[in-house]
Amino acid sequence: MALRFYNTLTQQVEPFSTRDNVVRMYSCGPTVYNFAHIGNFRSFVFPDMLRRWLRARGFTLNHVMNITDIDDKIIRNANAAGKSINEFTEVYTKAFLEDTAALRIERPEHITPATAHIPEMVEAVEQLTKAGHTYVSDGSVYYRIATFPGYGKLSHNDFSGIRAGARVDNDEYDKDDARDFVLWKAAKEGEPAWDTSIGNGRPGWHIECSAMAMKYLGEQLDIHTGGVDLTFPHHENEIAQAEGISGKQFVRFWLHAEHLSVESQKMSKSLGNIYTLRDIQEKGYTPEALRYLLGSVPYRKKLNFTFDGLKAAMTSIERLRNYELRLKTSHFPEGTNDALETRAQTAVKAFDEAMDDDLNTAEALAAVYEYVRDTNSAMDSGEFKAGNVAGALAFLARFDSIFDVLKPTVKAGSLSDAEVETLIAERTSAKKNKDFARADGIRKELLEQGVILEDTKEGVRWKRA
RNA sequence: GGCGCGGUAGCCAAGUGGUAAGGCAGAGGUCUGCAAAACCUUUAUUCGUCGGUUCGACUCCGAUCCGCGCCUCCA
Repeated sequence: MALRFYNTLTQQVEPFSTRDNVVRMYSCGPTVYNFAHIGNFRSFVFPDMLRRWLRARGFTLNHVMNITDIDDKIIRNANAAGKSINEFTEVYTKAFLEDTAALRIERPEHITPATAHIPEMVEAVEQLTKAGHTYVSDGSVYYRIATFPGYGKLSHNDFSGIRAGARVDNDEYDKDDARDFVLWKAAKEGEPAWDTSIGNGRPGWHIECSAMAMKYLGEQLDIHTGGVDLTFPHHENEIAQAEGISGKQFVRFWLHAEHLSVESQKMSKSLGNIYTLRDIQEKGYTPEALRYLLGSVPYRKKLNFTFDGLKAAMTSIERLRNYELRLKTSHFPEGTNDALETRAQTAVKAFDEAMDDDLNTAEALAAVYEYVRDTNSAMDSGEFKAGNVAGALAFLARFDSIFDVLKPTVKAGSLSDAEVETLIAERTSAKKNKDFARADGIRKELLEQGVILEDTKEGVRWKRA
């Protein structure tokens, strides 16, 4: 079966293709008012694995991610911290880029802040006005949803119960209809503002994504991703904006990542269970363990984050790394076992088919582990031959091109390889002289430096923790 | 109230109208100076509950219980 994804728009799994092999993809990025938490990272690991899989399937990517660096929360928090908006957002933008790099999330082709696109947003609002979709109230520009009949088609909400024209006054702004939303907010005392042709003010939250997506990707996108909570109203509003301007279908595939819970509870400040990558690392877990855990549960399924699960992820990665090390350092008998070559092909096929099936990473992992178990067994029994190494490593590489967890995160200030080798040589001679105390001493010393030794039939093997 | 999702072993979780993937943890074993790694065996007669359809359902239908998300800012 071909590559297919669940599309929120149609509520069905649909075959995926593009008209020219380029995937125009947009992902809603972070709002930089704080450090991103593990829940945020799930919705960024997802498009990363999606990108990698699309590339594995021969597509070229043109992927855009915004960084929301102007919004109510930012203004509030920056004021509370006594900082300018720029000073404030700079800190968290930098942290976001560092964290995503540590999690091996690839940089999209375009990752760029909202405030660098004020002219594009203003132009978008002007075009909406020209098309008759807006009105002005107290200096702010609003989208009049009554002019956009398709509203609700993404979130599958029926808005017929809400009477158009009903005055909603529980908002700080005056809207004509509960569904209407602000495109451009009139300047307020103590808030940043841009003096533009549509007034002195700042952009509403929704317009940035439409404006940036259309600037870099054109009027029609192949894929748009985001967290499930963004389906309504954010993505619904993006559709109203983009389609209100172009008159064309904005996005073909809407892919939404489910949320995660923490120890079966919703993340919340009061529960104190909002973890950042820094929190995770302080507890001794590696970024790649978090990446593995976040990626191991299919993206449309709620993921229950637990520290047991994170531990399990560490162990699982360790096993795969040991397997890779074994492939690279062991001496296998000459020749090629044809049955095992076929087994490798079967594994690749199973992995690919699982990924094609709406990115079923859990099943893809099962294909990996079944293959690892089978080949480990074959190595023990001597059936695995030197000629089978390449096929095994190729499969492992395919897995890692998506999951990207095999390479250890190297810590600064570690022993050099040469220093490690010297100590190992010393230990080997101590062992020959039956000076096990000295040998164990060296092993312990290296362990403290983050180097793990393993004695095998073919000599000492080592790796970094 | 509207829309939507989920309940599978100790934990995390795949899956299919034909008799339960995988990972982690646990137990026993092989190997080993010790350790590590690896491998083998073992761990759900059962898939929230109750009915129905069927030769046969965890998988389809109905009901029901429980948990969760969105409908306002939220990944």
